[in-house]
Amino acid sequence: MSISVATWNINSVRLRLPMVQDFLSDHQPDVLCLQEIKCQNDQFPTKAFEESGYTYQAVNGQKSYHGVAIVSRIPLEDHHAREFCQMGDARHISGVVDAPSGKTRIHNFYIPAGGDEADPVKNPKFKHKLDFLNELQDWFDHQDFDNGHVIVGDFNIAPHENDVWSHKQLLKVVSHTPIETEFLDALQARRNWVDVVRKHIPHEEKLFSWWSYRSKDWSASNKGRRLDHIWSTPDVAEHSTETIVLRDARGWTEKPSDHVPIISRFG
DNA sequence: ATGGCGGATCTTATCCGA
Repeated sequence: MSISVATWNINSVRLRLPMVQDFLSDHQPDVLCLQEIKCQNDQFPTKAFEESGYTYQAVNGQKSYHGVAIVSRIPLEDHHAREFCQMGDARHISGVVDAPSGKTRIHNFYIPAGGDEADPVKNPKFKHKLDFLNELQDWFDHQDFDNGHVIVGDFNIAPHENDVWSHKQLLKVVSHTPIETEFLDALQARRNWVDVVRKHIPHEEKLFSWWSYRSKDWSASNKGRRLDHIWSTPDVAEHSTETIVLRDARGWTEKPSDHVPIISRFG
């Protein structure tokens, strides 16, 4: 009995509901973690997901911005949303599923983007991003994250050279600055988080999950970044059998999300 | 040129994302 977990920054779940339903119907992930749902809890399309068979839901929304949700067709228990940086932002939701490795908590994150300038003194948004990462590190240090956890979401950091279209040209661009990429690597290393995307798609291969809306032809220019991630604790990663990044989704319909879904299978 | 766009809401303007 295997399970599959998907993550997708949908950039408005209400606007792109039909696209998400098609995705669920075509790919049948057991669990789908959505970021940037951009709606309040009572505006979330609960019924539509129920009708698609995703009857287990955990939603942490807010007005206009951010917001995360998990919809699942397998039981999802013990929901919990953690607040970071006392900002009142909806950037995390988690729930527990039965996985081949046993009871496993799936965490869905939307890490702050960080604004334009990579300077925490001049740019409060970049400071917020670093504060968020620090708080995340403290949490990982003080809680039992040794086994039984999966973390997914839009981390807004493309950590390695082949996670961006040009390492050199992006070194000063927020999402790929050394302060961010080194922080993410350190965060990953001190808890032995396994990147179950790169476990199956080698670091030597360029891999992106986001392409800017501003590019005239996203596919031809292919100036993407790998901002979306799936990590797990080592016990869960032992069961990781496959991960796919649905690049084609960037071209689905006239109005796609600027991010594409990633699906990982365990067991 | 990746920021020549696209989302929600305070809607014909503004804030935000990356």
